[in-house]
Amino acid sequence: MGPLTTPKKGREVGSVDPWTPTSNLKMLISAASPEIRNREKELCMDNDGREELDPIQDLDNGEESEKMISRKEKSLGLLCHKFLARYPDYPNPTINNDICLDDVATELNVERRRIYDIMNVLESLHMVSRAAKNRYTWHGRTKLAQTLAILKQVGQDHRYGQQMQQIRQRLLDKEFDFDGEDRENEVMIDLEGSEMGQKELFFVELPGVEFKAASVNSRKDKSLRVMSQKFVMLFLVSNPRVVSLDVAAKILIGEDQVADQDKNKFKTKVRRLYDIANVLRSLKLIEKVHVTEERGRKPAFEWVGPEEFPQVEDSAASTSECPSKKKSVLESRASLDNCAKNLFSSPENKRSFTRHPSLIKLAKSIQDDRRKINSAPSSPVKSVFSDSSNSDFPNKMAQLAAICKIKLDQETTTEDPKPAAAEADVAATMLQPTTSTSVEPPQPPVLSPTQEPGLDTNAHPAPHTSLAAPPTGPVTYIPAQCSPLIPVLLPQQRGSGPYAVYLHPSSLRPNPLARPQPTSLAVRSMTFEDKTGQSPTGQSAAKSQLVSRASDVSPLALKRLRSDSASEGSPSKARRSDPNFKDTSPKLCEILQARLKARRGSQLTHRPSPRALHLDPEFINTPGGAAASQPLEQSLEVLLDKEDKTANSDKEGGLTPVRAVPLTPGQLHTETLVPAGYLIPISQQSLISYKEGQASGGETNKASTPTYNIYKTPTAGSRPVHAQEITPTNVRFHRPAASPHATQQPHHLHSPSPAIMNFTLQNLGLISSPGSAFVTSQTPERSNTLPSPLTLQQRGMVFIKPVSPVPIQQAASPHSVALISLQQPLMTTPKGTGLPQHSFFHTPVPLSPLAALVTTGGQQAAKTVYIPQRKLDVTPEDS
DNA sequence: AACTCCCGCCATTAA
DNA sequence: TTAATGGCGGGAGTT
Repeated sequence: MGPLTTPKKGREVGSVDPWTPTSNLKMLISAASPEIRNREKELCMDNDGREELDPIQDLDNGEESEKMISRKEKSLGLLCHKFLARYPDYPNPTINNDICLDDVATELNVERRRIYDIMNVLESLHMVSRAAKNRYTWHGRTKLAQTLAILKQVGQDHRYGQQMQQIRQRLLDKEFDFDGEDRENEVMIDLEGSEMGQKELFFVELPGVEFKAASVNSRKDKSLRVMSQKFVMLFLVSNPRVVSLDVAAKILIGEDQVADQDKNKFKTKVRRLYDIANVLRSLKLIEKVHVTEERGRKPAFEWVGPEEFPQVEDSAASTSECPSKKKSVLESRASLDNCAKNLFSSPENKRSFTRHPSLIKLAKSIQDDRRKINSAPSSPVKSVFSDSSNSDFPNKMAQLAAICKIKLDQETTTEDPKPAAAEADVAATMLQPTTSTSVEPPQPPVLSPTQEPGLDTNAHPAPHTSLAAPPTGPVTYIPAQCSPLIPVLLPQQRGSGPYAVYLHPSSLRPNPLARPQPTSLAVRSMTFEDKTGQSPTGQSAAKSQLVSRASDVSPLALKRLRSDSASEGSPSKARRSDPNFKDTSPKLCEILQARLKARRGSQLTHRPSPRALHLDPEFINTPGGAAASQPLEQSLEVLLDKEDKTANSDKEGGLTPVRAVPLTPGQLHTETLVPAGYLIPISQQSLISYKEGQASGGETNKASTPTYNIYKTPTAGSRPVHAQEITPTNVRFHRPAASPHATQQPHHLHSPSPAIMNFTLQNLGLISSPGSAFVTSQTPERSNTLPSPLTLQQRGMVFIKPVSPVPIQQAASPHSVALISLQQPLMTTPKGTGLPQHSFFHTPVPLSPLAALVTTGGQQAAKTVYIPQRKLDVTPEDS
């Protein structure tokens, strides 16, 4: 023993009795339970060897065991594995899933400290939530898809993709340059970081989860938790889903301080990353790989978890958890409070909690309010913006409320619970009726409640979670759960339900961006870009619009819109502008526009970029196509500019095109192909948003990046929204447009020439449904065009042709197109083939990474594809 | 020698 | 003040 084990161990063995017979016994017992066993089996995976079960063997082995016991036996990954084995991936919400830290620590024979490490990471994924002291609640993978969707969104908003590329580039440069890395870094960072990314984020919460947390836990930062989320974001944002440790560490450090971190800091960060990576690995979300660059191989991890998550909004799972709206209301309130707390607390007051009891009351009152809202058209919404500038927000909020209400009224049925929940959803729903023109009936019969729960069965675990709620009815979804918050916090809608992002006060200061935000209190809500379209059916689209419109528009644009369309239906739509943009955008926009105009003609083709889509919704409102045209054009210009920027940046980056991406056959099949699953309302799917496909190009987000809204305190500022705004007329428009708009995506098919038309259409479409892959696919055209995506997919490999950066738009498009098509089929296939028009379709939920790429590529052509690193060879690591 | 990352001291924070 | 949490980095085990 002595030699191999550390002294400590020796001690332990002697005194502590880590592996006493008893402990083993416990292990065995736990292992014995069938349930557990299953879990284990499922996870057995890579870590060959022995798992908990083996302890026995260890005993038997005797001395050997010690050796075995030693390091590896105690790895966090293995420990996590054991831990996970004890709980089902999809726990029955109705029963209590409490986890007692003491028990766990005892049963797993580990020090508490280690449990904390695991819990923190799991908590960051919302797989558990702290219920009370020494007590956590197990959620399993119920909320995972939703969480990932949100994290992805947040990551995009923070331009992590860009940051990563920069860093990679920098590293490359270093290789060559002896010196200069530093200066470059700083510069790069400053530029980008200052713009958007720098806002430090706090812990990202989910609607259903935060409240509980609130009761007990105040500190939402906590490095490990936040770090874990950021780490995951990196994966979700990067194009090849591979993140090297050093890059990750730098980004994570960088956010806090640009200054070069000492090596120590770096080392510490890396240590933590290993810790996190180990649990993520045991969750099978990532795998260790090596990235080979010219130099040699670097440790890295590859994302092997779900690629796409649909909507999110409802993560169906927790029905029971958020049974009634009431709860939702509470949550929303709570979330706000929490936000405030966080913001405040960090600096000095931590006492915020004091009012805990009062909160409850508030919640109730809120609930009442909510009802009122439902009943009354113009009920106040409680949202306040810190930024006075964004008067729009209130409007938007009001709209949402209105929408919700309408929706409720219309669909009294099921959805109610969700109420506010997903604005998008609601909106969508509402729209649907209006849109009725659209093909599908609002609700397909489809889902049976049973199915939902069952979802998992078929597919892989992760994805299904996210099933969307059916438009009509199935109560099942109650999941509304999550959504409730949305209205309050953010507008975003999109796919993922609402989520709150907490910013660090401290971080704010440094940022220029911060300025807009008055106080540390500010909470930003992120909006998703809607690019994804809504469901093919118009319905979802509509909703998306409503909600999404949130996407920011440059102030100018907004103004225009308003003036133009004030009368029009959705003045409110013009959402808020991004604070971020605020500073810069106006100027930039003008300049860009000027430029764009010059080129405009040629570029129009190009237009179909996702960003454009995003913007569209905002402008779109105008029912009258003609009227809309102007604004649209402008918006287009802006978009174009942005795109250009992004494109340029990409080019500059020295990215290399990605060659091929292997898909996992299994995933594809299951996800995409499998019908079995769950039906999901189209609208939700839209949520999925891939918009991002962006990863590579993602950085571009800047343009696309939706706005962040800042809310100060929750106040009621509501603006009544008129049903009119939502009126059918608009919807109709959209509808027709929708299909075309689908174009946003890759369609080359659509005639490029009528760029304007497209644009308009898109806008409209966006309204109805921002381009979502799904939508696109739905269109017959697409299907036709698509070669045989399936085939390719089936193979599991997709090759992406390197596209020259330059020709991005046109030249690239062809290539990209093919790819894109692939995706589409995947996504929509079911629909197109079998279920066209239905509001529901199977969700492929997780899109394959490829899909993401493709998407991006399609729309934006080249940019997506590029990868920063020169050589990127990922090799699975065997260890 | 580089990569991993366990261990547990000790600062924070909650009760 | 005590207990619960969790940052952090030394340094051991692996490769």
